[in-house]
Amino acid sequence: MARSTAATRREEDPTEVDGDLEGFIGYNLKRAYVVVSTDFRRIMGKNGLAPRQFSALSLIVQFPNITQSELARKLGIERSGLVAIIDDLEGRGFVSRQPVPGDRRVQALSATTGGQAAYAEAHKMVMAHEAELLSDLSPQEVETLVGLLQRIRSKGD
Amino acid sequence: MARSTAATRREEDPTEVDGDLEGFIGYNLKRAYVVVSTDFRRIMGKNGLAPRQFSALSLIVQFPNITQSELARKLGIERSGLVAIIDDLEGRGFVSRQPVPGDRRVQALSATTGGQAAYAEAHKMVMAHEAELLSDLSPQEVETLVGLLQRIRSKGD
DNA sequence: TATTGTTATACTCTATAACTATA
DNA sequence: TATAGTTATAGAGTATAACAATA
Repeated sequence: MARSTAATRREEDPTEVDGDLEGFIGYNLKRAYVVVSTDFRRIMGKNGLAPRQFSALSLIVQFPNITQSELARKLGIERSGLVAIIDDLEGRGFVSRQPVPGDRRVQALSATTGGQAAYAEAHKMVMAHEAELLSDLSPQEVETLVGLLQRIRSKGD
Repeated sequence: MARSTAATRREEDPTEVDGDLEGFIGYNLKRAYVVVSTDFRRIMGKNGLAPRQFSALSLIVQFPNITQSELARKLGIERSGLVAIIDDLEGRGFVSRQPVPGDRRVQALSATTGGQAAYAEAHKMVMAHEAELLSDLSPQEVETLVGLLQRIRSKGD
């Protein structure tokens, strides 16, 4: 047996309480995310989009005229936290806030032509970055990983 | 086919560049970690150990008399960032810094008796928290997930 | 009364750089 | 010169609470 995980400990020796941090999902998720986000920032460059800005832009491209409240909900963050992200994307000329006829409280978000082009380019870079980070995994393993992560995510609803 | 992932996109339609954030590993890692860490803090309570303090305590229990530099290296953080973590654990009476004969620069870290007991208790709580979050996954799937995450982590060396 | 976008504020996490005392 | 621990500092990221405009 090469590795001891929380799962195998639970199966093989339920009374075992040692210091093996390596078996915990939370610890591994955090460490893996640090590796991925560090590489994301490296490949996107000094003034490139940060992960959160990329995610927001992606959803604005995918859902034109989405409102800020709806976008915050999809991203799983507070409305207040989204303001700076949209300010940044607007400052880059990638996104515009537009009034919505019939409800003057709402701002509809849409990607500009430049924002769409920037997203297409960023998307390619992120695909390349993930392909390299996941080069040791088979396409089947990548699909399995995404599925398992999404099942954990679904516990947060 | 219910889901579209980066992996299946790469296989089935390499030219596809849409806004499907859901297929990215980085995004899923982040969202899954938010779910896990939020539940970790919930189960550990208001004045309970935060994830980083739990991780540090775990390694101190596992590696008695580890130095701060070595612990920081294992945790993948800077030495400077570890100071506040150890200050906190020392303040709780869980860890002590002790001089090392032969090199007066070094502080050896060890868990007190109370710290060992607190860790054993925290460990049980974290095992229960992960068991509940992973209750939809088979033990085999949990082991697969840990293995895949560790392979991503290994790309960060 | 409730909702949208916003501001103010604070707290956590983390990194960089510089300091001290030792080696 | 180099290393261990520390301090000071700054920058992300995020949350809570409150506000104005609007519904």
